[in-house]
Amino acid sequence: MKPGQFFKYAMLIVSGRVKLYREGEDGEEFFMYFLESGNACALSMMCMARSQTSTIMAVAVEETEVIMIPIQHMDTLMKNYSEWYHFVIETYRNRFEELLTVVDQIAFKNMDERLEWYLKRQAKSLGKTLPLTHQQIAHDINSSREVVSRLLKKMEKTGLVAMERNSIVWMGEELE
Amino acid sequence: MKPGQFFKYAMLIVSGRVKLYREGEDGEEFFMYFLESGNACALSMMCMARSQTSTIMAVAVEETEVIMIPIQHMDTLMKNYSEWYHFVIETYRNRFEELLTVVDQIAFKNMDERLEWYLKRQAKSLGKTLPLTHQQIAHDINSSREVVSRLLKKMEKTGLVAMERNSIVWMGEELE
DNA sequence: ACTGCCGTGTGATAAATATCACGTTAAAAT
DNA sequence: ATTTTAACGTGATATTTATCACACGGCAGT
Repeated sequence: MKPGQFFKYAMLIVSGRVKLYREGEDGEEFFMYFLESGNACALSMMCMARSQTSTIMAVAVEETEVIMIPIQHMDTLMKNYSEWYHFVIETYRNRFEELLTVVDQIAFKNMDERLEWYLKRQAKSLGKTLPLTHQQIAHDINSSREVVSRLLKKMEKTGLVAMERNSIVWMGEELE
Repeated sequence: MKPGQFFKYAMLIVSGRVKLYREGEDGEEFFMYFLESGNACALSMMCMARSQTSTIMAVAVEETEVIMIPIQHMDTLMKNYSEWYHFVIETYRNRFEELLTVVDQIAFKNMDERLEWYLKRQAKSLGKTLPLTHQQIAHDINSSREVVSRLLKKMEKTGLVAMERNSIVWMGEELE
C-alpha cells in the first residue's frame, strides 16, 4: 500500500504482521508501528467516506491474512452494531495515541533512547530475538549503520541486548 | 487541558484559537497544530466511549468559544445524523494526516526547513505578521533561541521573512 | 580451499545543533 | 531622564549525529 492508492476496503488483520512506515522525499524511511492479529488499519477506515487515498506505506512483513470490508458497508455497520462502532473508535484512538508517542520520541529524545525504544517495541511484537541487521535498524529509525552499531555496542556492555550476526537479542525487562 | 484530565465533552471550536502541543518529560514543548473556528477536537471525540483521559496539552491562545457536547450524547448523534457522523470521521482523518506530516518534518528535515514550515503554518493561521519572539519559536520547535535567530537571519537575507522586534513577517508565497 | 559478498567494528573527520558568554538595542518602568 | 528589563546578535565551544575510509571475519557459492 503506497501513498496515492485508493482505499476500497477497510482492513482487519487476522494473522501475520504489517509494517507501517513513512517515506521521505529522498527515499528515507521511518518506522511507525506494526499492525498485528486483531488490529484494524485505522487509516483504511477513515478513508471510507469517499474512497480517499492512503498517505502511508504499508508492507506485510509476514504471510498475512486480512479481512477486507468494502467501504460502502462501513456506514451501515457503524450505525447498526454498536460493538463494531466502539471497536472502530477504539482503533482510531489507539493509533492516534501511538502516533503521539512517536512524535514524543523524535521530538525530545536522542538516538540512544530512540534506539532502545525501537528495540523494545520490536521485541514486544517479534519476541526477544530480533532478526534485524544494524543496517535495517538504521533505516527504520532514519539513522546510519555506524551510529546504530556503536550504540548497540554500548547497550551490550550494560547488558540490555546481546548481539549475534544478523540478529539482536533483547535482554530488557519483561514485555507486558 | 492537560494529560490525565478526563474528557466529559466533545468540543467544537466556534471562535478563537486553541494551540495543541506535546510536553516532554523535562518541560520541553513541541507545537503540533491549532484548532480554529469550525474545527473539532478529535481526541475529545475519541475519548467519548469511556471518558478516557487526554494525553495532550491544549491552551486557548485567544479568547475562544466552544460548543461542548456531553459525551453520552455522541453515540446517538453518530447513529442518527449522518452529516454529523461524516463530520466526525473527517475530523479524525484530518488530524491524523496532520500528525503524519508533523512526523515527516521532525523525522526527515533539518531545522531550517522545519522552521520554515512552522512559520508558514503559523502565517496560515495568524496572518502574515506573527507576534512571536525568537524564544517562543525556539520553544515551539524544541530548539534554542540562538539557532532560531541565526536561521531567521538567513531567511531574512533571502527575503522569506522580515524581522521586527517581537514579531516576524512572513513574506513567502500566498497561503492557500 | 578459494573467492567474494555482506555484516560488523572503528578511527578520523565533517556537519548540524546546542550551549555558553557576553554585547547591543529597544521598549517599559520608575 | 535614568534605570531596568526583555529581545536580539554573535563568536567560541561542546555535543550529537552523520559520513568517510578501511579493516576484519563469517558464510555461501563455486
